[in-house]
Amino acid sequence: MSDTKQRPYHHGDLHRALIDTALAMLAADQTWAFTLREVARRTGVSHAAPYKHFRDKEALLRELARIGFVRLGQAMETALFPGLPSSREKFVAAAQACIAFACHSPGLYRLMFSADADKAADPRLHEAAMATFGVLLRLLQEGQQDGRFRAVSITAQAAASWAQVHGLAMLAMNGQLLEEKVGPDPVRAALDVLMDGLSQSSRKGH
Amino acid sequence: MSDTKQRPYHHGDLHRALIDTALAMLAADQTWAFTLREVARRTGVSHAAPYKHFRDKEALLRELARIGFVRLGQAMETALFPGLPSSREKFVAAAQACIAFACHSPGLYRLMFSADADKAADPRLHEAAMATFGVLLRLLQEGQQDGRFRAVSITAQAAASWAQVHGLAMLAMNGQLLEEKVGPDPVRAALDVLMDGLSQSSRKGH
DNA sequence: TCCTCCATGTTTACAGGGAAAACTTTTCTG
DNA sequence: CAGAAAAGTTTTCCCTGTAAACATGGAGGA
Repeated sequence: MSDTKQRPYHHGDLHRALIDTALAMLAADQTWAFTLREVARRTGVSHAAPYKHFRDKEALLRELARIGFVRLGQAMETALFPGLPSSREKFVAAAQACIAFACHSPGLYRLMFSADADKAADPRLHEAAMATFGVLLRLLQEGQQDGRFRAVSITAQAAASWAQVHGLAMLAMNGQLLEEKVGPDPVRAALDVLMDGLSQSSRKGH
Repeated sequence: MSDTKQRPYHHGDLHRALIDTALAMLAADQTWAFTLREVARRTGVSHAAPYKHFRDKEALLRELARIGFVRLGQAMETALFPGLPSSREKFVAAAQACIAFACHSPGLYRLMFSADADKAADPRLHEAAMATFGVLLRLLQEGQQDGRFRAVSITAQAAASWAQVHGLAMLAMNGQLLEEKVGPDPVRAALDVLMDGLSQSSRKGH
């Protein structure tokens, strides 16, 4: 409502603007209870405008979740970059990146795994989730190939690992891993328990 | 709406009736997106009646969650009853009971761990959740005392265990542990990975 | 016994919200 | 340059959560 050029009738990229607003609100409230009307309001358009870009509110939420999975995947990949020595270290780094992501964006993380982001309702969301999951799978495969992880069903290990990492993320996010209760680095400790289960044999102190 | 006696003005136990209706709807839809008005409708009272028993919708949801925790605790205790031999077997039994509970009542389970059942907002809910969590803690303690589990920080093990069990429950509930993908008994397999991490030494095939 | 109080219901009222429909303004395209 | 499609806006509908005011009937004291 100013500058030299006044806002044109067409927003330019309302699709993206709505997503950004919604992401901001999600980050601020840590909940997706916000109303679509409020998103529109803050974006400076009428309350019906969003419906030109998203079938309904859930469609917007699914898009947010999809972006979340993409970001999470990137965060995990980035954590791997430094070329860590062992499979074990790599795995731990990726897991910690996931948990850090959850702690940094709890609202988004929760949305990603909530029923309101129904993966069956959106192939793109499903695909993004699977791709991120794939990072974990790849690490397990590498671990098995270089002989550091026990050679049992990859998918069983993946289930265990994923469950562990996701569970830890939830606990950490909710502040249920307080230092007094659970030691100095509970995430590391819990991951060590997991890694001991995955590993070929050695039980050295990481 | 008939029988010989017509419903009196006072319902008798509307509090309980509302809970029952809501639990039924939760089980039917696997979501707590139902409206309070619909709950009232199905219970056969006016849409404002519930407010005499619950401050708001969330209060009802918290009560449902509390009941869920009580039931989950009972399910786990029951699973322990047969007097299983080793700590390991007991632990696995309790974990499986938890996962079975989640698969049987996915809506309730999800509600219990959702932000809509804010434990900070209701001491009774918080207490119930902690009591259920305590079952796990007790099993770990027993395991350490009889020397079958490694004697590291109980709370670290608890975090790892809880994360694992909860994570598996979520995956199982969402049907993401399909047999083709993950072997015949993925839960058992994943728990074995965990138990191997917890255990003192032996890596026998359970 | 009867009267009055209070918990428990009901009706009414209101401020939003989600979503559809109909209308308007740009932009794109043949 | 016409006209269709895209992207906004306004209007409208029905629904929800929740508060407030009113009604009812059972329990306890005069």
